Amino acid sequence: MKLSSKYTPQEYEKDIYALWEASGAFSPKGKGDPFTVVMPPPNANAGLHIGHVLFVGIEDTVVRYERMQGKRVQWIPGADHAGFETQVVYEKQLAKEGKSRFDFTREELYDQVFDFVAGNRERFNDIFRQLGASCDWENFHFTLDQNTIDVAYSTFEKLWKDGLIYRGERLVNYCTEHRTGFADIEVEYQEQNSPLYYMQYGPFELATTRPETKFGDTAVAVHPDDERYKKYIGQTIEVEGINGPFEIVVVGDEMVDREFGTGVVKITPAHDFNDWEVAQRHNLQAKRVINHDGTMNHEAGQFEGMTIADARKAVVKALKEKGLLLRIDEKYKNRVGKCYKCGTQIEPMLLDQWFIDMKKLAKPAIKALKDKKIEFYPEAKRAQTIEYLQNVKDWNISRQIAWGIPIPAFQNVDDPDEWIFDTQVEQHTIEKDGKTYRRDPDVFDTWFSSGQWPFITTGYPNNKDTYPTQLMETGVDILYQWVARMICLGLYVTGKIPFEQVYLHGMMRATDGTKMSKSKGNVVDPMPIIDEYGTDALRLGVLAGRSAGESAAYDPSKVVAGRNFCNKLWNVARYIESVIGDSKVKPEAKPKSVADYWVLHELQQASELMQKSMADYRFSEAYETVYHVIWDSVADWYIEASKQSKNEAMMAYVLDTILRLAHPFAPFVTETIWQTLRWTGDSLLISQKWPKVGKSKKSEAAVFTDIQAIVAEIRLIKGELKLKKTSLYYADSKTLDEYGELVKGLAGLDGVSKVEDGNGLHLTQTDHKAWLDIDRETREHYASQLKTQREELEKRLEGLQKRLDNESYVKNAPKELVKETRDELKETKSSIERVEAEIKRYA
RNA sequence: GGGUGAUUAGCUCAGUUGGCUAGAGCAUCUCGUUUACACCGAGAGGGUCGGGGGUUCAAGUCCCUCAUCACCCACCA
Repeated sequence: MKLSSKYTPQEYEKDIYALWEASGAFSPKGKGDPFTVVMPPPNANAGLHIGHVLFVGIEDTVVRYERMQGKRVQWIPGADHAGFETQVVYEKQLAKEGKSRFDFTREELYDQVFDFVAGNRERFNDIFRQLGASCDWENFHFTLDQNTIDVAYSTFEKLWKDGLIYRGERLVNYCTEHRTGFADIEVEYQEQNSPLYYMQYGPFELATTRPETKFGDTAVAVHPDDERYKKYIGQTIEVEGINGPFEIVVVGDEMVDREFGTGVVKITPAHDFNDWEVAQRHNLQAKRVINHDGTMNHEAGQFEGMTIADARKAVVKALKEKGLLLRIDEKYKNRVGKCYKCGTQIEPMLLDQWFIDMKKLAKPAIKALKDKKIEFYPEAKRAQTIEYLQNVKDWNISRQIAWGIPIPAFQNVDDPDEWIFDTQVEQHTIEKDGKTYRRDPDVFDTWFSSGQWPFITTGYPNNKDTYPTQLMETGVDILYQWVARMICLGLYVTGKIPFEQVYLHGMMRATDGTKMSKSKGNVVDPMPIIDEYGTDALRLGVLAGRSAGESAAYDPSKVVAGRNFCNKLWNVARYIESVIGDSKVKPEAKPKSVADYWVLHELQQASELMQKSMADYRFSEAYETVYHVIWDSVADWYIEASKQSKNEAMMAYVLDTILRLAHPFAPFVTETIWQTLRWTGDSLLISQKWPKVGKSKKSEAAVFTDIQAIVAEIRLIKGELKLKKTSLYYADSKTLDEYGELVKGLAGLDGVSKVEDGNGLHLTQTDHKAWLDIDRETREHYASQLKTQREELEKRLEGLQKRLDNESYVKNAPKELVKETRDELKETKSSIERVEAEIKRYA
């Protein structure tokens, strides 16, 4: 097959992927140890972004590498219904049609979103194919599959029976725009200007940022040791309000900061987390004044029906008129919770919700983490996870949305305190023992089901081979939301850790190093890049120079490097194939020339080094190794040397080997080449084994290294002196006797000849008596350069000598190191002598 | 207010348990059409590894401290 001089990924990628998929290469095979990776299920509705390329790139590289190591690999793909996220997207679409989710029942909405998502999901899977993901499509899982729901229900039931789940009225983070509660870690905080209003409150002056909630006040709090107010504690005071006087109790609580404001706080338990806790401690009543839609309720009197913002203005105005407003600190700033989707201020809202008692679930997880049952990449994230779990709060898993798994709980219509577990969620009401129960209309937080993803997707306990999984690869941004919860739930349900290793990748930042965001318009779209450079190039570009847990900018120049690398590989293949031609050569590691021995050694080293790097998930280093062994060792030296004497079987072996080494990183181009090779038959590279390159003969390889040194020096001199034509002469050199032609070719000389003696520019970097035939004038010009060379060498010598003069060094440093230093000293000395001799000749 | 991470060449970043001349890609400069590749070849320049201190025979790497940036966590009304 004739290959064009440039690799054009667009022509091959699609077919190559289809070839893999049709051959069943993605499903687990063989009797090796299992290596199971569960893909973090992408949002079934999301568009492709460069973060997907990063995670697919990492996971696919690992998975392909492990497959080549002979492991029984399964990479389980999936899609996340992403409850709230997806519903928000759908709501936007509804809004365009002038509709709202509140125009439909939850059932209607669920069906609509389901159809909406179904189409997107297929499209998304195709994109993952385009990215080269070698995942087991036959084991695709969706977070709304019946199986997922079944497992989620049985976990819920187990939690219920074990008393680890409870329903209660609690203050919950609530978005009045989306009308649903959130878990504490889903809230984003922003610093903002919040005017601080000082008002007269009975005998007190107090400061508040939320005057509109005063109708919900059920106490006033001061610090128990505050001399100014101590006497009021426990008393009921009379307060003049907007609508006349009312009575309120004064409590003493350490939560109050005496330094802040006036040291007096009004307590509004239904609308503030701190106040709620104070209320618990002092048995105070909670009085709601805000409705779920963000308007004031009847408790607010004449302000009923107003939005929170309007009510605040109106209340301030009314206070002013009554003379109750003392002053306003306009400059005050505080941190305010925001809905991470719409930016609406989060309201602490009193809601009946299901909570998981996380303290109990966290305990074994913390132990497993401390005992290092799970390896972390980067390791520092372990401590962070432990820290989080030690302070974890109970997890609110109720969501007031349609798109999700219905909560399998029913409430007795006659006794609101009686709840029963039942999975007949398609029913609104059920009858049991003569009593009528009504279904909880809420759905689970998406993370409740995805937190069980490892044992759901692997089919545990029916399939014990693939659980615990080996690796969980995901973004650092969801360490708490996902990774921590998977560990807790995994241990709770299965008694086992869900994965042995966690690799957390950092975030892809924009080209300018800032965070990518739609509003900033700096989001990088991978599609045009793939169209231009190919998938391999983008994957390489995104993987290059990246380390675990670190966010780094998207750098287009690295994609260019990736593209160039693919092209280099392509041309290496083209050349070797052209040499082999139609002959029936098979790859054989049978070295003949010193170059053969040398390249074998290089390949052996690279293969080993890559295995070391990959074992620690140091992708950047593994990629660099394969990049340089192919580009520098094979293309620049071996192929050039092979132009002097060709060993076809060996060349085939080299090509065969580098394709294997590069395959996990550049799957498409390597497989494309593999398919053009004569000796590979119908086989697929994806299913080949990692190359085991045997040790090479050191002495033979060393001859080539020596030749490289000669060539390098000649090239340097030629470059410095801008010599176009020159020949090499030598006396007494076995190496040059034998490899003169090779040196001539590699160094671009006109000739290499043996003579008795002669004049010219002597090489100083090798032991060989060799010189370039250069006229006197040019030689003298070079003399000055020799002087700087001598200076450098002398500096070097000084350093080495100093080190060896240091007794502690000789005593304490490893013997090998000291020996190396001695050898180096010797070499440096003889180098100096040679340079010195040259300088003298011109003096 | 706590915590974590970062600070290495012009830019984007690597650098495993401390080991000697600190690397890569891209960019820059010089030269080059020798039977793969200009998405190329041969060479060059460019870094007191954020500042200061310490431990050690030896520090980009370990410890302390300061500075700047980023992220996470926390109940300041």
